[in-house]
Amino acid sequence: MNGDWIDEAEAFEAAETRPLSARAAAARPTPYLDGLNEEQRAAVETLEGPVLVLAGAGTGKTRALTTRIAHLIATGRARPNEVLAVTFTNKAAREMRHRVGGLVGAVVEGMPWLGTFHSLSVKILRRHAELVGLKSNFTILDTDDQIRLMRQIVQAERIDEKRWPPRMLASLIDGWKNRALTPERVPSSEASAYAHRGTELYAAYQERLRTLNACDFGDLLLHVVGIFQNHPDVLDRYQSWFRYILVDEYQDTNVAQYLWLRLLAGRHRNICCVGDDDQSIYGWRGAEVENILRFEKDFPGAKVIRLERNYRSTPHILAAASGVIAANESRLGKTLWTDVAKGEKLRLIGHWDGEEEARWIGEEIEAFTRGTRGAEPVPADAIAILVRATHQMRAFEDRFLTIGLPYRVIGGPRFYERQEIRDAMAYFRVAVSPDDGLAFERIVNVPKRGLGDKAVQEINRVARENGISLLEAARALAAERGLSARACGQLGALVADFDRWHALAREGEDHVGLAEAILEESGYTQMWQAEKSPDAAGRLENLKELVKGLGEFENLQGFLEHVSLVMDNEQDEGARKVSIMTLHAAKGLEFPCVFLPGWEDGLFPSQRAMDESGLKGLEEERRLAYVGITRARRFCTISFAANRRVYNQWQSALPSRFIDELPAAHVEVLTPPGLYGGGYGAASPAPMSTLADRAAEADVYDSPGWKRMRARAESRPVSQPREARDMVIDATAVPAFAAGDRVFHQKFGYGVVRRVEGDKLAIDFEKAGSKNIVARFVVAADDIPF
DNA sequence: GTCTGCGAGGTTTTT
DNA sequence: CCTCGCAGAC
Repeated sequence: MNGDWIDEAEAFEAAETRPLSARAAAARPTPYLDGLNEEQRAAVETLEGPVLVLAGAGTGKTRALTTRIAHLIATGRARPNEVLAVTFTNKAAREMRHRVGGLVGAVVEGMPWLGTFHSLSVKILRRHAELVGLKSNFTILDTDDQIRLMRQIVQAERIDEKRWPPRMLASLIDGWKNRALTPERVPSSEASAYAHRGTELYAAYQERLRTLNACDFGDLLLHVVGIFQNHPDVLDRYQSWFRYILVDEYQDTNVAQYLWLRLLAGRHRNICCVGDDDQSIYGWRGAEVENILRFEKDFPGAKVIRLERNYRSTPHILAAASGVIAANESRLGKTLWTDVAKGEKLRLIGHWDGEEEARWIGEEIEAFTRGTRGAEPVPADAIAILVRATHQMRAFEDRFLTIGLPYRVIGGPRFYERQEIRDAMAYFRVAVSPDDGLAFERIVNVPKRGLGDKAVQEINRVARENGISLLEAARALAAERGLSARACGQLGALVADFDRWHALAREGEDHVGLAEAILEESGYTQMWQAEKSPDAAGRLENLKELVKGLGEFENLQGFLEHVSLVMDNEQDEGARKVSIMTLHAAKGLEFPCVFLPGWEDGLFPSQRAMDESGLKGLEEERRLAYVGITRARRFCTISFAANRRVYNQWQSALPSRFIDELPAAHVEVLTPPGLYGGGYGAASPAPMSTLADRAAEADVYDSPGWKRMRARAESRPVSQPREARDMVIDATAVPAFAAGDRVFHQKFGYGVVRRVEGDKLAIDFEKAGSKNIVARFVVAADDIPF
């Protein structure tokens, strides 16, 4: 998306008046339809009118979608540039383009309207920017810029930053934008109850954006919706142009996106939305599951097609996932099925603490890759560990580093969100558009030039009072000696540098060379070279990477847009490594072998989700569980730990309530290692190191106390999974403890059982206070094995 | 204007 | 425990 919109706009004008000659050439062979099942075929061939495709996990959704596009083009119902295909992520857009290309050949080169909501919005907005008071070369702000801008406003309004953190206000505004609420439209109840003068600040923020000629991510959509609503002539042209609209991951759309789609589909009404209400996991970011639940109301006469045949997972895995998701109330309901062989049950295991969980999973992974588990070796890149929260990753990284297991963390800070990249980008931004005040402010004192808060405030004041850009204000201040001599000298030099770089950029100087020169001459590279911290080298490496990436673009301008909207960090895809990522990041992916650690109440489901959103939050967490399980093709292992170090304090937790929802018939409960001695031999072949460890501890496991405890544990196994609908507590699950029993816990010491609930005990510890503990993690006080 | 010490807070994050 | 942001000290 490097400034080519003008050409496309012209093509748009020209093409519109041409007859649809391609349409005459219908009735070509349709080899791409071969191999689709009946429902997929319906999803592909039901072309006219609104269609909702409810596609469960692993049911060939992307295939149906891409084939549908191919079909539209091949049958001549639409030219490639008359099809609007929308995704959420760049990755999904790329993949779709790639796969459609594979089906219909090079024609997709001419599919300019396949992209993310945001990138398509930019394309539209650049053409009509003046209608919302922007110039077509507006810049796009990311979250960081947004917050900094908000901070400026908060300061200008003399609002207490402690009570109204800019961060919070920015996310409040984000939320309003997600719901397509402009400042005037925010319900007064929210505006005042939530944030002191909320809408007022929102309006001020929008005003600032306009003067900066900038948009935040939310604006991209909202401005387009606004243009469509206020300029029927513009809307009319787009409506007529897009004969067919396709939307991926419809369950993740927010109100703004919904309006965007509904407006565009208003004429032809050929809109096909694909999604899965059970996989809606972005509610906290403004996604409205209701959009998919209401589809038939919004688009009367809609056809609903269900894809329920799963091509990914074994029956045990599907049944377990279905059992969990069945506990949700607000869902459209699907029944996934498959006819592949049964495969292995899910495995469930409880651990003493998070470290042991990581150790055990590490050993399991080695067993899988070596082929001692399952029939043949599973390559490391076929294995994934999916966690609820990023902080869970550390235990695995630590462990894998010590045993030398290659892994990669997916997600984490994006390339362009890193400090050094953002700084470099800010330099480029000012060089290209000297008016970019936010960028200028970011780097005016990076590296340190002795231009601190005071200087920056002064520049801002001059800029505001004279209605000029920050760079011009800086120029004036330096010339008029409006600051200390030292500051004036530095500022003058910086302004002169930018003048020079700007001139070079305009002259079309080789932009890669220019970028290098900017980083060099500004002293930015030098700054990191001088820095001794361990990550400085990595940062320099990233800068090199950035400059290298520039080479693929025609000019800096094009690159800047790419980075702000599209760039993501794809890394060594080829390498054989275990993946560690969040459940959110795993959506849309699949792995032969999946580990789901940390299934403890409070962590997963997350306490915060439940506190903030109640039942709705819990249901979203449950969908997350569903997403997690359905990533697995053949092996899925769920685990929990009784104790976890959180901020270096020991906390105990109960197994996740989702574990109780796993249908018992599809789950194999493993005996945890370490606890009862010998558990290992039964559960999995232990690597040498572990056997050695065990041997060293052998005498402990031989004590009478352990033997007694072990015998009791076997009659009352780990947190018994039950049938989801079986609400009665299984008699065998009743623990051997009673209220009043004196018990011992390895971490918390002695205590007295206060209450017994199934296999969970409420215990008052002498030192550690009261805790909820699973019965098998404590021993009767007289059974202590030493 | 930059450095140090103290207190608060510490989910998920497509664009 | 570790990181960030701020207030006060240089």
